[in-house]
Amino acid sequence: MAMDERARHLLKSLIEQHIANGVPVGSRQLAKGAGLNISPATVRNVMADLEDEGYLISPHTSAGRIPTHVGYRFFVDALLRVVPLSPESHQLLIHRLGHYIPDTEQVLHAATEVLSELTHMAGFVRVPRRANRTLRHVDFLALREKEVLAIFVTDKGDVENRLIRTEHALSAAELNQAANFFNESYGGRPLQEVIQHLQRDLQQSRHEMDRILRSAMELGEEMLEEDQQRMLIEGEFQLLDLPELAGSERLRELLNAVRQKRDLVHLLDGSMRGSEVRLFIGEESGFAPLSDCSVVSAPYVVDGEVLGVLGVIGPMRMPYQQIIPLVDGTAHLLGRALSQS
Amino acid sequence: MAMDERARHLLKSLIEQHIANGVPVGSRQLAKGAGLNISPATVRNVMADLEDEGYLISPHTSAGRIPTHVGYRFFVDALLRVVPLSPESHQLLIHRLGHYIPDTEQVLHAATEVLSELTHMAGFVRVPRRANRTLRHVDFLALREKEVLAIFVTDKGDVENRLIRTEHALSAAELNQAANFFNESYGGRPLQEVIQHLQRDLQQSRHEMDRILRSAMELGEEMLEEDQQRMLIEGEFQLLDLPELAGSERLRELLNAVRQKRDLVHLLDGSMRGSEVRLFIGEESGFAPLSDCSVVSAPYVVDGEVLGVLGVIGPMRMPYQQIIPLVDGTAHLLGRALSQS
DNA sequence: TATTAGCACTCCTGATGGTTGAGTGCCAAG
DNA sequence: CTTGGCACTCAACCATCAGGAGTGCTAATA
Repeated sequence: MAMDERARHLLKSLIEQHIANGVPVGSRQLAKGAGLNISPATVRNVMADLEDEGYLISPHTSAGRIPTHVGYRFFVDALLRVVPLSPESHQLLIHRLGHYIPDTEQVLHAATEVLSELTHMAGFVRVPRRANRTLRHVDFLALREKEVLAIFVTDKGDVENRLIRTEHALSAAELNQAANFFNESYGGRPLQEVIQHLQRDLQQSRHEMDRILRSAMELGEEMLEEDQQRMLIEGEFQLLDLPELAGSERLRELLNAVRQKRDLVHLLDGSMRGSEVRLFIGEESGFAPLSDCSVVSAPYVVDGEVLGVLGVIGPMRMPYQQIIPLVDGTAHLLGRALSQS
Repeated sequence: MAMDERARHLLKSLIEQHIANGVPVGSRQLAKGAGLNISPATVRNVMADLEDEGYLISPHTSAGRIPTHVGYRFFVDALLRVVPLSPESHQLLIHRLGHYIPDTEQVLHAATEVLSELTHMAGFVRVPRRANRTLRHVDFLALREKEVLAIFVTDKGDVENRLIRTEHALSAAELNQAANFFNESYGGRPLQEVIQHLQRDLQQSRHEMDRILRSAMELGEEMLEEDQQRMLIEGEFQLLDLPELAGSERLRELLNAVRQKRDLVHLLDGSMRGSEVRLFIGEESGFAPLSDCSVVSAPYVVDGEVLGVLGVIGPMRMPYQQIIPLVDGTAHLLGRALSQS
């Protein structure tokens, strides 16, 4: 049973009003606000139907109604018209992400921050995947007796290092030799390939120098795995003054969940497939602490490839028509910024 | 007018009770709890005196009394007996910080986390000063045309890197030469010295290669300056369910302040002088958002030198006699852990 | 002189109850 | 199908009241 035109209009109007005011919407209010020449009684009938079909719910008998996550979903899919980014927001985005910033980390930070600032919600950026990076350079430095610092550099300028304990002291010459071997054999190759090769080559060897190489390999592996976990989040506290979550119990849960990141990362990585903005509304995320929230995310593309995803976390009741283009725009700009650097 | 023995005992007892229960303490309660054979009326007289002298205050006419920050200060200075670390806490501390962990960053993280966990408050660690580190190694890598990645390594294994844009493309040989020059001239010298020398030497030169060196110098400067700002904080939201700050307004302020770090860092750096645990109780910090909180901090010592400070932020009403040894112990262990690595 | 019992007073807290207003569901008339 | 009417529900607000904890003060006591 499809919704008729009038019902859709009323649903749209109701959700818009609720987003604007945050209070349940009653039949009188809605009848007036919707602009249709229609009596509250009629509206009540329609609302009752919409409630039956799961789009609305009333917090208690004599309150108005508020949208369910199903209602919001229908709203964003079928009723919503996104508005273009406001000039001021666009300005600010350009200002923060449009310039050349040499450091990747800084760019990511700027993006997270700007998301949080412009939306007054929590902003996040999943760090770029490194899977397709290639190895640019390796260095082994003897820091002290039996301690070697391994440094990995990728072609994009990622630098990662690790302290390795060795059984015997190794001379600078030996380490140099190892580094040279490493660079000559593997320099310019994709990290993943390097690791696979090393895994095979080092399977059964037990030489001391091979231990260094093995550790180096582990470092490489960590570089690939580490960013499985990494994610920048800013403005979690903005979630504090969402009246809808005021009951501190749920709030704590949410903040903890956001802090943990693990499940969140999992959720987001699933949304890296397409190249479009994606929404998780309320329970849709299948992740309990988020069930009162919505997540708006968009993948960002660097040199033609989706490297990560960014977005915001906020209340279900958020101005989607503005948030969506904002997240989208930020994703584009971040992609561009990262392509330059 | 010194406080007589009985007054001190009562003050102590009152504060202990208030720390335990969180509610204002009345004369009846106190008379019973203090173990003295004394009537509530007498206690009232004493309490009135203590209030006059600024140690106590009553939230309203017919509530009991609670300590002021002056009261707490007297308490910790003159009345408090710290208890030894509980075996379980000690165990946990050892478990988390007693092992060898190669990565400095990880150790610092572990310390922050364990502080927050054991105290159920916000834990922080100021990152170690690098001022006295020496330069171990410098590398310049051409990443692309006109982009050079500079990598600095200190003797402790800190690695820092920076992307430098150049006007002209530089060959690998040229960069190598620059790095060699750098390493030969400055390797093994303290960072600060390196920077000073470079500042002098490069004052008026304008060669392309000198630009690289200058950028490298800036990187070095950043390494020294950066950690002026850096501080790890964990468990901020433990502060959420302090009943004393429930009014979300103050709470937001506090969380923001903690997030900003700037003033906090400033406050803490002042407390790196001595080698003892230090407390800032309430307004003592001279930092408005903290005026309802206490900060317990302790400097940590690596190789005989104070390199940083760590501690916790919590309500004024905290079990100081346990928190103090805990912070102290953590500082010792962190110092030890960092000496090894 | 220090301590204590007694007493009047203050003020928070929680319960009670009435009123108001928004909103609903249903029914019968248009 | 729409609408006005109507009875009903319920949260929110407010005033009131009793109870209780606690105080300060005073006068008696040891």
